[in-house]
Amino acid sequence: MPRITREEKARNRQNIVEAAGRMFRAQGIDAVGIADLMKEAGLTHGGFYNHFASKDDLAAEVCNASFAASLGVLRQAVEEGDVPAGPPLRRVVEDYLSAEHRDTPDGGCPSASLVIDAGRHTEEVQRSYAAGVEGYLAGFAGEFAREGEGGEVAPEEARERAVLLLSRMVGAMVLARAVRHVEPELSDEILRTCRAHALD
Amino acid sequence: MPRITREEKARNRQNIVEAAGRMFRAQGIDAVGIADLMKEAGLTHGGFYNHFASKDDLAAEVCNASFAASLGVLRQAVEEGDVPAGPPLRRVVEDYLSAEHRDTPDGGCPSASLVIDAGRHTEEVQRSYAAGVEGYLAGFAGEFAREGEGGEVAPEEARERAVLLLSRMVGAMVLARAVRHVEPELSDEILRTCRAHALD
DNA sequence: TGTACATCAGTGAACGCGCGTTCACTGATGTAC
DNA sequence: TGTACATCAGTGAACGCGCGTTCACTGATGTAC
Repeated sequence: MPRITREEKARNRQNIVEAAGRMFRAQGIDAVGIADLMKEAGLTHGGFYNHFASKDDLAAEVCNASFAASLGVLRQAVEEGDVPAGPPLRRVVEDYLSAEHRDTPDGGCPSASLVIDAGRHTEEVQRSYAAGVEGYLAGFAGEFAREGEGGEVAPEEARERAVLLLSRMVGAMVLARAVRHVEPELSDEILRTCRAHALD
Repeated sequence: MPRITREEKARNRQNIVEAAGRMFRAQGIDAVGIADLMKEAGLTHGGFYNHFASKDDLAAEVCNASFAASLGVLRQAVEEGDVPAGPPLRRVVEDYLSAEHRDTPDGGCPSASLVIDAGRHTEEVQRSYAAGVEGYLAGFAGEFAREGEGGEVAPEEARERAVLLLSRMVGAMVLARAVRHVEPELSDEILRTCRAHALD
């Protein structure tokens, strides 16, 4: 059957990155084997090294791609404001700290799902992760600055608020996920309480 | 050489739990092998199953023990107030969100270091973790209630503040640790900003 | 445009390694009398 | 208190398994003429 068109190769590569994006976020980088990954992408494991130098190489790329996709979704939610009403950051918080986001980490924010994995992998992976976090912070800070258009929100304060918001949301999400199966009420309480006060 | 005194056996078991407590928090449960663990405890790997039914069995016990130790340290800091000045929860925040705590996860809060590991292991491990989180929340809530002795802090509000405080501290700590090696300034910024505003 | 050949993406078996767990063995401890 | 024997904690080799990675092979694609 092989060899394959150049376009097909590109499509296969894309499939691998997307499958890994979902699986790494849902199960953690180490819990997902190359074979599982390739199967999910519709291929066999041997071909992996035609696309990536190593699993960590893929992990770094996946980290970038997941953050990019996640930031895109965020930006879209902010601009189009489809889901709940209110100012943009209010909607972001509602989306982020929802039961749905908690229960589907595979499509969610990599800041939360990869926060421990990143630190335990290559420096390349850590750099991708840190860049993604910076991206989130910049997005939030911009929005805080825009909200205080009267002029009283200085850039430094917008940045501070962004750091606080991301820390709060990530903390609430990882805790809510950790206790979800054994203490669902506690999990809901964490989300509910932080949803109500994340922007204080 | 074997067999050994009953007291010696108990001491060995204790050593295993303590070694695992440090190593699991520093490197993650999956990254630590039984052999490493036993070596750190001064034993050889074969004897592990004289003490524990499985690695997950140990992990659950370690989770309990680490939370208990960590809560003890916390309580002591609150009561004796040795380190920085100010009201007890202020001191807790300063200790928790310090660079030292970030850089030595092996002796630190398991809420942060095991938050992802817990969800990926046995239900028994998850229950230990959730119980530990409840312990932290109860401790914080009690302190909030005590601080507002004028009477205006209702129990529900103390509980809410406890949930917010733990979420914030855990979020800040996991993020600070994740970016520490590649973006030390960002890591410090996260700690500094959250230290200043965790009790808002 | 057609032909001849080199390239290389995908396949699936295989390699080496480290893991959690099991096991036969040892000999000092614990216990029964 | 002393003796005889059963127990069992620790040892280190071994097992089975799954992982990341490598490899020889295939045959359609890409390319040179």
